[in-house]
Amino acid sequence: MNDEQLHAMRHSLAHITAAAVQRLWPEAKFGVGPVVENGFYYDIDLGDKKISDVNFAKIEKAMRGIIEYGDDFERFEMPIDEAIAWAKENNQPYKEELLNDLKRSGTTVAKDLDVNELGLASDGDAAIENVSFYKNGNFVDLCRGPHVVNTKDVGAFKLLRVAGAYWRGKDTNPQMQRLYGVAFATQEELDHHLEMLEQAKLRDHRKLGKELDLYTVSQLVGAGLPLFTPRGTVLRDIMAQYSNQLRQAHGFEKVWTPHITKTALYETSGHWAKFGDELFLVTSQETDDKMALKPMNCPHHTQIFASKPRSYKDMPVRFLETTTDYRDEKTGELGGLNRVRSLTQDDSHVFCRNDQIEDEINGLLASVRELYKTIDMKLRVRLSYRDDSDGYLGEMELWESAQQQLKSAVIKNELEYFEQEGEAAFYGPKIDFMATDALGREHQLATAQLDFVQPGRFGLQYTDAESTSQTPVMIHCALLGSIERFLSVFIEHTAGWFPLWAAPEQIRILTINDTVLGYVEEIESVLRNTVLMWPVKYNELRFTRDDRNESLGKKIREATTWKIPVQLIIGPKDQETREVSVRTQAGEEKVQLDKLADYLTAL
RNA sequence: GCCGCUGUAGCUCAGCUGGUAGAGCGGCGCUUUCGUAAAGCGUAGGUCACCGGUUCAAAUCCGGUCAGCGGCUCCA
Repeated sequence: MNDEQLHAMRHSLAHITAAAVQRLWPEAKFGVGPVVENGFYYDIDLGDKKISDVNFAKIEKAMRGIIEYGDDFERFEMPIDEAIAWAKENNQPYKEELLNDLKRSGTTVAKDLDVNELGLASDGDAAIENVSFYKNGNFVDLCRGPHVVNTKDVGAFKLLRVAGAYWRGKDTNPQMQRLYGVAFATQEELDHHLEMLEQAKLRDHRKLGKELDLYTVSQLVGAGLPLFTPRGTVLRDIMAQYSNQLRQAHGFEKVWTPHITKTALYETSGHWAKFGDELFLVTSQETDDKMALKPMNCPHHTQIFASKPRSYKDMPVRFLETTTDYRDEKTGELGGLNRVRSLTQDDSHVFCRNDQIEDEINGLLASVRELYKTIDMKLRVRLSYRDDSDGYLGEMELWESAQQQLKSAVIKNELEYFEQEGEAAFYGPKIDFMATDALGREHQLATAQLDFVQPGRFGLQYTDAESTSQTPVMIHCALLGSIERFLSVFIEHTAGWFPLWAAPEQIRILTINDTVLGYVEEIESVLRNTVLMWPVKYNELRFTRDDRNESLGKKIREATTWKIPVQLIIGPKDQETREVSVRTQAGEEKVQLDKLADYLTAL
């Protein structure tokens, strides 16, 4: 089975889905039905009738009926004007709109079209003469194809979910119902995929966050405002510490900035115009100043740079701050730790001369790569460039030079990369790192961004060797990105089995009976004096003792359920031989007490 | 924000077409001191998310609010 065949199967299933819906609800108006990763969808407008997953059985049954009946997919062509008349006759306004676009521009891809012309009728010359249709049974659809020969050839499928989706992705357009299905060539492959989805569900960070007592949410505090428990806070702190240490090794210094500011700061930076409606506003009862909770940190850091005269000899100036920002995200966009209203960035800003950009980027790339290597995630890079749309600030020349410099740094560092327009920040292009997790899913976490805009807007300056004023370049960088989003990925990547250095509870001592309590104190004193130095420096051991009056079996079961990496089992026999039984996921070993510290630091 | 679904004890969930609630785990108490994934017995927990409506009667039906989930849109 090659990709084209599979594509044709999935695409044919989209048509069959639509055909089944038309059979059940003849008044249905159809949008588009493309192939997506692992399956397909079809956008359908049923007016006031709402499909929900209780209808799936019925729709699937109708689909199976169509498949078994075994009609051929017949391709035929129609002159464009005739096709438009067909759409009108059959009360298919969305198809009519698509046909109008085809006639005028030869494409239906919304992003390739002038937004002001989308779907408008045209009586001028047609960009295209004929359009192709596919017919299976009674169902006829505008379609480029290709399809499988017969409806029997579509493989195994399952309708997965229904969701609202705006017509042509525009939130001012009517909302249609999008029916999603997954489809594979064979039932085995489909079952395998469904099994993967089950696995993903088992390691969902929201489920594990509760089971491992990492964070909680409260209706009283509000949506998108997670509260971190002691265990979750250890994870946050240790990851931030690691991220900070990596950059401190490259000369970054910690700074601290307040969480509220006058909104004037963002008017100067340019953020206000673009993100003003996503700020939490703060009211002062003492002044008339308009204030807001900070949604990002770069403007604050510019003010530390600007606080005194800078010489070219001082450059680069490197600031580091792990701090929480607040963004008034739309309620529907919130979810777990992945998207929150209080997000903590391991943020940093370099202010440097033009001739220092390359070295600085190299240092940051090294830090990013070291961190993701440590947590065993593969990285590739998205070079995020601007596109032609409005909203980007700064001279085009600067953009092109910045994009060129990022690309060259990525190539010199031999990073796997791809380029994408329209993903840049409004002030500059980005190197976005895509990290692959244990289930093969990609997540955007770390980012490094070049900024020629904000230093100018804030009037930042340094004095060069000729005693003239120069504007520095800013490099924004976060290794983890948002700690909350990072943790959501890290939890799912590890399935909650955090590496020893990061685990909230690293070691639990399990006693067999009370006769060993004195020996346990000796062990605890060893643990108390053991400090891990890699990958995070000065990482003191976090251990607890379970000396409850419970069976050893139960203690092991609980410690394992909590995914504690090291269990130390202590009974009278261990006490007698001055050993400890070290139980990890790899198995169990007896270790002499005087070798325990070395053993643990080597794990 | 928009569309759809959901909200019962700390957790996981039962509770049919309206007659004011139940299990397992966990908690607590007692017994048991035990060598590799759940010892035994007993016991206490709930304004059925919240507010309002329909009804003789609402966890159950209707409306609103809040929160969660799946998407769309957005992401400095």
